[in-house]
Amino acid sequence: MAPKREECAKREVMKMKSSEAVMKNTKREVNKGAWTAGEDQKLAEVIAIHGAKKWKSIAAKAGLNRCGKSCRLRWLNYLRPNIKRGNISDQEEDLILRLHKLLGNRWSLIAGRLPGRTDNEIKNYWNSHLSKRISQREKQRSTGGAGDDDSTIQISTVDQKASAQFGDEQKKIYGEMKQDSSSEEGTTTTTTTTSASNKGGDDHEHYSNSDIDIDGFFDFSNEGPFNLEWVNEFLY
DNA sequence: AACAGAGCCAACCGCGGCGCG
DNA sequence: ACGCGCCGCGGTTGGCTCTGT
Repeated sequence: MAPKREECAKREVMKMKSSEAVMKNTKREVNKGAWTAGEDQKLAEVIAIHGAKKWKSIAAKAGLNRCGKSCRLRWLNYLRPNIKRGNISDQEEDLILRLHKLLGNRWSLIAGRLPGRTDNEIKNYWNSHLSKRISQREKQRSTGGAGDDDSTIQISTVDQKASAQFGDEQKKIYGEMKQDSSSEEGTTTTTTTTSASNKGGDDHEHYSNSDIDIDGFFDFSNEGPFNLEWVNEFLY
């Protein structure tokens, strides 16, 4: 599983020190690099008062030499309430695998199904853990070796079933579907756009079409956080 | 103890969509 | 209808820690 998140705190201290030095040297220019505790606090205060929208004005009100984009990212990935800082659990990992199989690199959508997890975190986790593991399996499979653990089985099962259910009109569906996962507490606010269907759409042409209930798919109202039953509903 | 390479993650960048004037 | 600015997304990078030699 995901190793040592405990080092995060240590890391933060290190970054605070280095970024304070950066701030001193780059007054007036837009500040980039690691956020300091002071910046975090200011940002959180302004958002508490004005809400998490109009990022440009938030940046101005907070008096930070940061662009709105940077403030938004910091809030969504770090300061937002209900963010989970712990290891990705097996259950979450399984969910990520399934969702990635289904959705491709739509990290924000995947994050929308994992309360407390950010798209950035999932993306990082995928890039550093799961993608490697999967490519290893692909290798194994192509050289005649059999996959050996749970996720291998899950992926292939999901693959078959998803393929059976979904056809070739993925782009159409994703182009049409809109979702607002902000209805789920503590998750990334996202709006799926048509761009999403193309940009990250590497190797996932095989899903979509058909009778998939998009509204149902993104209806988070009746679920426990990691209940996988809903996935089965759409895959099986 | 010192160094190099790998791993990890926060943050930045570039692009495209949307809304508004 | 058009242009502009803002926002959100996915991809990429920079820098730190860990691990092996």
